[in-house]
Amino acid sequence: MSGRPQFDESIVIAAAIDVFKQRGFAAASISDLTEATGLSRSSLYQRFGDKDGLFREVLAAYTERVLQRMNSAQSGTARGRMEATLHAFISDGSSKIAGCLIARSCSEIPELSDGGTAAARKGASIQREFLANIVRQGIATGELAKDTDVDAMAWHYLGVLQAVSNFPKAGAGEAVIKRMIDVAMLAWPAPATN
Amino acid sequence: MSGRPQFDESIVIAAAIDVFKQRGFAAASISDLTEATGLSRSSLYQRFGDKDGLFREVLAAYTERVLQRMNSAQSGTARGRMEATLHAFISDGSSKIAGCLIARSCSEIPELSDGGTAAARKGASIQREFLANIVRQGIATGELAKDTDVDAMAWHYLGVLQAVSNFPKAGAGEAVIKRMIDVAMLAWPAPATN
DNA sequence: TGATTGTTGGAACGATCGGTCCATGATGTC
DNA sequence: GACATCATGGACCGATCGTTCCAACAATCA
Repeated sequence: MSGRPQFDESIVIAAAIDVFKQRGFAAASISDLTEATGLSRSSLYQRFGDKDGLFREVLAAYTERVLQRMNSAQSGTARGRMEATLHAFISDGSSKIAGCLIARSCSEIPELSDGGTAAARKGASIQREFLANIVRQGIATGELAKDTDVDAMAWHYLGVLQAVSNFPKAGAGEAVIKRMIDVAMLAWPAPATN
Repeated sequence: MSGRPQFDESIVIAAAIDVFKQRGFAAASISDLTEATGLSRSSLYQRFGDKDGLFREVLAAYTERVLQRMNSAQSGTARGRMEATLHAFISDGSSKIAGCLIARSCSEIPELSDGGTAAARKGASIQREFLANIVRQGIATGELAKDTDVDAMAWHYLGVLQAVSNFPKAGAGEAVIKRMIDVAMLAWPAPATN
């Protein structure tokens, strides 16, 4: 109630991420969002314009955050990096809400505005490009054959990444998800006998 | 408007499948459903109880339908069957709505009722069991090693299957999806030199 | 201190939500 | 042909949706 904003924007975004992750865009109500973020309706609309604007900012922030998490596993062989990246999406098992907001948003695309659709596609595209770069590194270091299909490889591991995120909701435990990653890594030629 | 129902139930279900596939459970309104199915509100509530009841029946019918589609590729090697099963989920490119309703529902689980959640999980479980059976066949015929991790393999290919269904929404063309399947099949040891 | 600035809480808007209800009217049975 | 049956169309319900608006208020600057 004063001349300057009374909220920490990054905390607001973080809270909104959780709401959208759990409820999706369509089902997340303004009340849910004000309650979770602590913002009043006025402040929310003042700052973000409307629900769609908030969603777009949330999605962009989430994408950035996810990219940082993926970047945290940068050392080692390309194969090791890919494996570590996938492991980074195993849900903590703790109170965290399962699922990847980008994946969820992509499946919700028919419901989204043009801006929301673009943000979702961009998020998926950034994830995919990150995975593609790991594959390219593998080719550069000789871990992978030069004619490796980078795009197809990236799409495949994006699918696995989304599966890692979402399967806990379908009832998969952490153990079987780790073994699933092992299976997925079979599609990456073994490093040994080259 | 007379003593007996005036609608073809399978057509109603088919229309409702499309609505839920496109909008998801939460965002699909009763108006959407009556409009798409041709049923009046009264008939819809009379026959299915409520929106949740309709959703559960739709999900069950969809699961059955998907299982039939998967069953259509039964001959050949286990590896060939797996490959054909994945190909069966490539969207027609035609007017059909992309995405697998089961996958979509699983990502929406936090929003669903207990019954809806159970139906979604059951659908995913049936798909997974189908894939697991292909893997088991592969083990039985000697295509796969006896210590192959059946569960992990099934989860992996379920992830790929969902990716095949959903990635068109994220902007993937049919060609790259086919190549993605090729990559995924690298996780299935080549049949040749055994 | 007085005027200005700009955020804030909360009331209120029309629209739409899922769900209920009843009068209507065609059908099948006697 | 009179009756009972039952799906049907459409009006209607309270609740909630996204959004707008305004009075109240603290902070800043003169």
